[in-house]
Formats: sequence, structure tokens, C-alpha cells
Amino acid sequence: MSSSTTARARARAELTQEIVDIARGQLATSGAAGLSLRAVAREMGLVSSAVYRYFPSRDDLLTRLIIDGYDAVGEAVERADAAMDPADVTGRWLAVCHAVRDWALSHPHEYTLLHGSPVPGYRAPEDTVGPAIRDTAVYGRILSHAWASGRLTLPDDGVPAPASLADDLEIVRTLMPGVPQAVVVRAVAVWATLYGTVSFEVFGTLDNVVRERDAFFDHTVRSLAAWLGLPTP
Amino acid sequence: MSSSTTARARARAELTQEIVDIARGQLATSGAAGLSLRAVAREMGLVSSAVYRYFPSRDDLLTRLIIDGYDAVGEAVERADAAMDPADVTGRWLAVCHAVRDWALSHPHEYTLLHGSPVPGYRAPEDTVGPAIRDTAVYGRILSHAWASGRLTLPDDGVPAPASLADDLEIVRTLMPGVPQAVVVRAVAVWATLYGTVSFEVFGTLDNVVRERDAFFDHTVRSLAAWLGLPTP
DNA sequence: TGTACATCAGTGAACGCGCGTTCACTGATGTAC
DNA sequence: TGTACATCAGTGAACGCGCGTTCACTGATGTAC
Repeated sequence: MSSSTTARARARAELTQEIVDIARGQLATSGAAGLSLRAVAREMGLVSSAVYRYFPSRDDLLTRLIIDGYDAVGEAVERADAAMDPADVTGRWLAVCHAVRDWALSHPHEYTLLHGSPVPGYRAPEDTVGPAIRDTAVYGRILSHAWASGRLTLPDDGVPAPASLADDLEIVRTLMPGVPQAVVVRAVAVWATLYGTVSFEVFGTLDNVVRERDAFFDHTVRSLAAWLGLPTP
Repeated sequence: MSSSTTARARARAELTQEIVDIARGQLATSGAAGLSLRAVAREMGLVSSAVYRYFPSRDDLLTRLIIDGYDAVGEAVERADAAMDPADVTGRWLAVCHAVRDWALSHPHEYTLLHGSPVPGYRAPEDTVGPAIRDTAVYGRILSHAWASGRLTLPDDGVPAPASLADDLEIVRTLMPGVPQAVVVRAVAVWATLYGTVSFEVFGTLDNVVRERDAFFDHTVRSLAAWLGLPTP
């Protein structure tokens, strides 16, 4: 070999990527449950068994799609956050929420793969955990920063968190160090609202219900910001 | 024929029901996308073509499952609401939310059919619209009653709903007549939170994140009650 | 009440298609001397 | 630099399975006179 990566190695990397891209495209027509190695091979002009040189099984291909998906949202969210003034915690929150929604609307089938029904018979391996919390980590940093810089108002709605939740939600707490318990609990509810709202839109539940999608979403996340105790701009 | 329903008609009704029950059971192992008429026939000891005497196609069977599912949640929600003192609007709201979650946890695959990813290639017919809003209609009645009896506090968080939403959300508004616009908009967000939270739990997103599921859910819906402007008990 | 006819449930074979995965194989690419 | 050998990509056939849907048929149930 002359260059550090051989022609064979380069071809392998390219074909692997092509398999992934074609598989991702097929999510649109068949959904995750219907993803088929044979269909991918057919579209590439390969014999079906050739794909096994690249992925040992269908589930490994699915895992790759899932990891790529989480990374894509994670990156979109990180970029949206980085583009804002770090001190503008409310602006960062809004930017991040819109980034999730924008990504979901432009990649509906990948979003569905990540946040839709579990695929029957598929069990996600450990490798997916890291990428899966990449976006959540960004919300955590925003809330941490908001709290540390004295910009977070504690909730005061007469609904105190029960004692049994005090030791719960460790993972969430580690993502937003310093943030008081009442806000941590609320953050999880807000997290569910964000994805609940986006899923309603992507899965079609809002069809015939909400027409002004942009305005509705923007208003929802602004209300959530206030509910979280972030400063009203 | 002697009785008003002939033996043949009774057998037909029973077998139709049995097909539906078996199909529902198979959602657990195959998911909606994998629901198979042949598998249902096999489990019943029938030849696969016999099922066509009862359902003209696979999609019709799926439609029946969906309608039955919506009706089941709807009924659970209505029963939970009816068991409360009508004047106790906050109690009714909490009861209704818990009824949705309880039903979802005890029928996870039917819940997934209703609120998970769309089934590729399946288009829901008109008949599903009515049953689909049966539960939502109950929330609407609670809010309507709360408002009419002066128990609803208007939101005051410095985030007014934008003008473009004023003419939107007709369907939601008709479900909660009289309720002011600001609350209607918020009700949709709360609706998304409720189903977002339940979906997180049913789809496994909360695994390793929230341990105290009951306490967490109860706290979430109590917070939502306050956020909606329902009286704190 | 009894009989002739119509209705309908269920059969079994077939059509034409799909899938994941394994395996022995050819021929090209890369490596070590 | 040239050659012998090892590695690896892709082939094609096969195994054993699945699916939805159609169709001509048998035999039981229901209906009308």
C-alpha cells in the first residue's frame, strides 16, 4: 500500500456509507419494521448476500441508523445552541426546541425511528445510549447555566414535588448539575412535552386540529420557557 | 329462523369477535406493521382464506382494532370522570389523566397502535375520527365546566398567544365551548404533554431515567392542572 | 309441516411475491519477501 | 522491482420460511312456498 488508506479500504468505507444512506431512504416507504437488507442490496445493484460483508445482520444496520439519527439531532441542537449568546438562556432554549422540530420535520422517518413505536424484536444495544442523550445534554447545560447565573426562577404553583422523587432522576440531575430538584422534575415533564408536541406533528395527530403549526409550536415552547422559570424576554 | 338472530348470525358475530381478539393479541409480538391475517387464521385453526369471509382485507382488520382501541380508552376516561364529583374539576382532571395512563400501561400494544408511529401503507378511514376524540371530549367538558363555574384562572405568565392562533384550533374549541382562547391553546399543549409522557413510559424512553413512575406521573399531571389554571386542591 | 332452492362458511390449491441468512466459489486487491 | 501468497468483495444457488389475495368447490344452514 502507498497511501495510509488503501483503495480497498476507501471503497469499503464508501460502500458502507452508501448502504446506510439507501437504508435510511427506505425508512420512508417501509418504516423501521420493514427495513430489508435484500431491498437495500437490490437498490445498490448488489446480490443480497454481499451486504453481509458490511453488516453482519439486519439489526446491526438498524442500530447504525439509530445512532446516526441521534447524532444528527444532537448536532443540530448543539449548533443551534452555539449560535446564541450564552447568557441569553431563554433564546438558547427556544433555539434548541426549534432545532429539534426543524430536524424532525425535515427527517420525519428518522425521527420516527428514534421516537416512534419500538421495533418488534429489535433490542437496542448499549452503543445507542451515548448518542441518545446528546440533545438532552444541551438542555441540561442551558438550565445549569441559567441557574448558576441567577436567571432561573423557582416554580411557585403550589404543587411541590413529592419526597419519593428526591432520589430519583439521577441521570437527568447529572446532566444539569446544581439545578434544584423542583426544576429537575419539571424539566423532565418539559422534555416530554417537547417530544410529545413534535411527535403529534410528525405522526399526524395534529392534522385537522392545528393549522398554524409554526405559531403553535413557537408559542408552546415560549410558554414552557416561562413555566421552567426562564426569564421572559 | 325462530329467534331474531339466527344461529348462523350468532356464530358469525362470535367468530368476528374472536378474530379481533386474536389479532389484538398478536399486536404484542408482531406490532401493527406485522399483523398478519394468515397468523390469525393459523391461531384460530382456520384456513387463511376463511378470514376473508369476515374482513375483506388486512387493513379493515387493522381499522377495527384502532376503533376498538379508541373506544376502550374513551370508555375508561368517561368512567373515571363519571366517578368524580362534577364540581371537583381538578379531581376530574387528575382521574382522567390517570385513567389514560392506566389503560396504556395495561394495554401497551393497543396504545402503541393508537399513538405510535404511523403504520406504513395504512391510511386510516373516516370511521376512526369519531372514536379518536372520545377521550379528548372529556377533557373539553371538564374545562368547559371549570370555566362556566368560575373555577378557572386565566394564565398570566407574560406569554400571550399570537394573533395567528386566534382562528385556529376550531375542533378543540368546539370540544370546550366557552373556554377563552388562551386556555384553549394551552389545553392543546397540555394534551401533547399528557400523551408525550405516557408514550415516553410505554415506549421505554423513561427506562433508566425515571424510577418512581407513579409519583412522577402524578406530580406531572398535578403541575399541569395548576398550569391550566385549575384550582389547587 | 315438508320440500326445493338460495345463501353462506370454510376448504385447499394456487399465484406471485417477499424475507434473513449460509455457503462454496471466483477473481481482484494488497502484502511480504 | 517482481513474484508467491493471503486477504477480501462480490456471486449465485439454496434453505426454509413468511405474506395477501383469488377462486372453484363442498356441505351445512336458512328461507319461501
